[in-house]
Amino acid sequence: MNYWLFKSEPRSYSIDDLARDTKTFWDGVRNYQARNFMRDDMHIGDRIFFYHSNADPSGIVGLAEVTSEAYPDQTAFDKMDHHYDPKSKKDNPAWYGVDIMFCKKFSRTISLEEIKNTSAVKDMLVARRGMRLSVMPVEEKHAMRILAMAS
DNA sequence: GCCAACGTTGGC
DNA sequence: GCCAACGTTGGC
Repeated sequence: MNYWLFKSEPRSYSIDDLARDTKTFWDGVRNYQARNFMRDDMHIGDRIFFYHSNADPSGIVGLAEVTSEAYPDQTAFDKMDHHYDPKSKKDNPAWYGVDIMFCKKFSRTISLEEIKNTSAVKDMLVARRGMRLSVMPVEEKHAMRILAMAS
C-alpha cells in the first residue's frame, strides 16, 4: 500500500465536501507527472492525505482512500467543462483520475508551516519550494509521523 | 493581490 | 531542438 497527497483548494472542493459526498472521482488533473502517478502507481487501498491549498492555513486536513484503479477523465472530453482538453481523445485518453473515498477529517489542520518546522516531516515533497504537483507520493515514514501528529 | 516557480506552447 | 512568452499554481 502506498501513501499519497492530493491538493485541493477548499473553495473548489474541501474535505467537508468529500465528507458530504462520501466518495468522488478525482478529475481535472492536467499535469503529466501527476497523471502518471495516478495511472501507473496508484492502487485500490492506497491512502491519501487530503491537503488544502490556498487556504488559511494551507495544510493536511484529513484522510481518504483510493477505491479504483485509474480510468479516463471524462471531463477532458466535454467542451463545456472547465477542464476540457482537445488533445484527449476517447480512443486515446490523455487524462486519468481515480475514485476516492472519505476516511476521516483530522481534528486539526497540520499546516504547511508546522510540516516545515517539524524535523521528522520537513523533507516531505509538499514542503519543497516550488512544488506545484497536485498529486504526489508520501513516504511511509512521513505518513506515520503525520498520522501521529493528527491524533 | 503579488509574484516566484515551473510547465507548456509555439515561432524559428 | 532551443528558448522566450505565456499561463497556472499556490504561498504569502
